[in-house]
Order: sequence, then structure tokens, then C-alpha cells
Amino acid sequence: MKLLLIEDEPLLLDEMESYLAEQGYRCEKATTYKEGEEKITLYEYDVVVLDITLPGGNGLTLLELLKSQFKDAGVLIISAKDSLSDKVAGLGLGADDYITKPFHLEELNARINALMRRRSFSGNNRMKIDMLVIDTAAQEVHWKEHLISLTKKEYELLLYFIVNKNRVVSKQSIAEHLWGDHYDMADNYDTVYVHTMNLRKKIIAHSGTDYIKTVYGMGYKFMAP
Amino acid sequence: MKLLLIEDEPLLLDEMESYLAEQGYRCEKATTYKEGEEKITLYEYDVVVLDITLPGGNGLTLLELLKSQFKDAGVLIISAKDSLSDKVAGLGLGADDYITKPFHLEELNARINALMRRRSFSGNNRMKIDMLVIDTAAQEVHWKEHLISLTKKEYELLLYFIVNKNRVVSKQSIAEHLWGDHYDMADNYDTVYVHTMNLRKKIIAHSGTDYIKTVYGMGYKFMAP
DNA sequence: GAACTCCTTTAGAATTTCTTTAGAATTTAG
DNA sequence: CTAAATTCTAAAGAAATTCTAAAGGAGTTC
Repeated sequence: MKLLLIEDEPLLLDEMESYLAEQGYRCEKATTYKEGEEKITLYEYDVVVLDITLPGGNGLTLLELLKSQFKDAGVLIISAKDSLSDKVAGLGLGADDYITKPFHLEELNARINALMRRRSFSGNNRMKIDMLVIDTAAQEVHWKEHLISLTKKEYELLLYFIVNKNRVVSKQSIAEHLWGDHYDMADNYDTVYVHTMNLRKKIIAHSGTDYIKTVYGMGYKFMAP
Repeated sequence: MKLLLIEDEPLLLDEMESYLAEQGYRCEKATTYKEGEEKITLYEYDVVVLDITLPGGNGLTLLELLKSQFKDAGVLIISAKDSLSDKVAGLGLGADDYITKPFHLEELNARINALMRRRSFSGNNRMKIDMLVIDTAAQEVHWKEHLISLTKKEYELLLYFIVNKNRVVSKQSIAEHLWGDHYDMADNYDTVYVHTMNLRKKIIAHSGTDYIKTVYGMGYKFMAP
């Protein structure tokens, strides 16, 4: 469960992150319009928590950008008490819920929970890539009629590959997405290699196809037709 | 089949309506106390879904009003998780069932179905999954002709599994659903494990089938054909 | 083709998650 | 109020996953 928090007050941002981390959410942070734009464009999140007043641009523009990219992250808007019009505009632009400042972290958490739950029920929990079918409700992966049983890390990894299909994914970004920002790059990337290889071998074993291509020196690429 | 949904959050209201419409229910909506009062007085419904916290008045007063008019609509109360006293009061005033926010639309649907069934056939309210028959009126579970006697927690757990059949259910969501938000995640999930295992063993003992599959690192999944 | 970096493979250690059991605490029923 | 049933806690052992480390293979650069 991955969140993106876009909020310019660093104190509030840190509080949100640490509280939500306790609740089991992995959070990434952005403090400016530009940074938010980057992360939204490059990565996938389950829920984006979006403050409307941001340095460098309006949060609503960011929301439009997100929707124009057909990302299906849930969006929770943070708005000031007085700017009702922003809220209305936000919901009009496809935000799923809003919360007004100041708020309790418990409420933020509750709303994110609700959003997660609502989203997982909203029908579109199947992805099909070639013969591979990923059922995100059952958390199962099939190749044709064959079940490919994956561990949690392998499953997350596959989802990340598929979201970035036909794009080169670096070891570093894999590490960041599966283990969070705090993954120590200096340590080693052996773990990434190992998990990638295990996933690769499982898929090959069931499908006879190697969807994952090694891009020497760059990372990996999930090949989709 | 005609429903009246009284709920002040427009987003939730719309979601409920569209989901229930898909399930074949005709819904009317009210977002304030006043609007609810009007519709209740003027028209007849099979089931009224009633949020307790409403702008302009208390939902419980609305429930009293309904009963004083000898309308025989079934009433399903929506209450916040923390206001247990509201729930109790509501049932005392003649509500038929309650559901706590936030909830799955599927669960809402299941409860409305149960209510409908109870009202029209008075006693024929059964869910059948494979050979398992759950009688929601008697709160009994049978496998073929065999009675599986469950404790309250086990019964609630089984219902939660069945509502989410073929979906992975995390320990966290089980905990939240059976004990509410105040369940301390940091503590331990042993209780969830234990109850799940007890339920599992009882079902296996009577049916010889293990419907509950552990999805390592993710949770459990109730397997239904 | 030598030296280097990067990737693959393997196997076992460390860790996490799950199962099982049993008894304590609490709730419910008589 | 007592007895019985249920629910919770704790802890030990089992199972599965994840990480680590190391050795060999493959690709790149000079």
C-alpha cells in the first residue's frame, strides 16, 4: 500500500508520514508542485494526499495532470477551512474525498482506509497483459489457466514491472518502491537481483515466455506486446 | 424494491445509490433531516437506510417519527464506529440492523438483502456457499445437514470471509472489522490468528474441506467455487 | 583478450509470519 | 453468585519468505 503525500509544511508532512507508517502505509513525500509533478508522472500510488496550496503551482492543476495521465490512484484533497470552492472544484476534477485543515491524523488515516477499501471494490481489479492475468482482489496471477503462485515481494515486484511495462526500470527504483526511500543503496542490490530472478524463473516455468528483459547496466524491462 | 437512503455525505450517497442500483434496487436519496422527514412521511419504502448524524437533526428522531407513523419499512442504521450508544438506542427504537462506517458496499447490500428476505418471507434468509449454509436469522451455520456450532466471534469472522469470498483479507482488515478501529495494531495479531484457526478447524472437522486458505504475508482468503 | 563491472545462480542463515497449545481473564448463562 | 463458555494472551515450535554471501558467467571497455 503506497501513498504519495504532497504537502509543503515540512512539520505536518513528517507527522503524517510517521503516523501513516505506523498504520502500515509506505509513504513518499513531495513538498513542492514540481516535485509532486515528477513523482506523479513517474510512479504509481494507491492514494495521493494532495494539499491544494503549494509553492510553485496549484494542487488542482496537479490533480488534473494526474487524471489526464489515467493514473488510477485515489486522491484525497487537503484544503484550508475557508476555501470551499477549492473543495468543490477538486471533487469536480475527480478527487475522491477531502479533508480540511487542521485535521487529526486519525481522521486522515480513517479516510485513507475508507478510500483504499472503496477502491479495491470498484470492479477494475483485473489486469491482463498478454496471457498474464493479475487479479488484484484475489492477489493471484494466472498465465492462461495456470496459477503462478508468488510470494508477497514477487507479487509487488511484478505489479511494479507491469505498471512500468515496456519501460526500463532501474534497480534503484525497484529498491525504492519495494522497500521505501530508506533502502540503503550503499549496501547492495543483491536482494533486488535475487527477487527479480526468482520472479522471472517462476513466470518462465509456467508460461515458457521470458517477459523480463535484462538491460545491461540499466536495469530490467517488462516486455508487453 | 424501493429504498430510501438518508446520508449527508454526497460522495458516499452517490456510491451507495449506484452500487445498489446495479443490484436491482430503486433508490431515493435524502441528504438532510428535513428532506428525510418529508420523504418518510409522504411515501412508502421497503427499506430505509439511515445515517444517524445528519444536518438539521438527529437520525434517531427520524426513526421515531417513522415508527410513530406505523410505516413498516425495514430500517438499517449507519453509525460511526465510536458511537456505540447510538447503535444501541437505534435498535431499541425499532431499527432492524446497523452497519458501521466505513463499510463495504457489498456488506451494505448483503444486509439490505437479509432485511428484505426477513421481511417478505420472515425466516427464509439464507446464504449458500458450496455446501455451507448460513442462516442469518438463526445465526446458524450448516454443512449439508450438519450443524457447525460457532461462537459469536467465529460467526462474525465467517460472515466477513464470505462477504469477501475469493478475496484476500488482511489481518488488519479482519481486526478492524471485528474489533473496530481502536484495535492496537502494534500489540499483536495473535487474536486474529487464533480465531481464524478455530473457525477453520471447526469447518474442517464438519466438512472435511478447508475453505480458508492462508496467503502468506498477505492474510487469508475464503475459497468459494 | 585482459580487466573490469554487472548479472545470474545457488545455498544456507536470518527473519518474519503462521500454527498450535494451554491457561488466564473476561463475559455470559443459569 | 457460581459455573460454563468465550475471548484473549503468551509462548514455543513450524513453515515460509527474505536476505546475505559467494562463486561463476556474461557483457563492456580499453
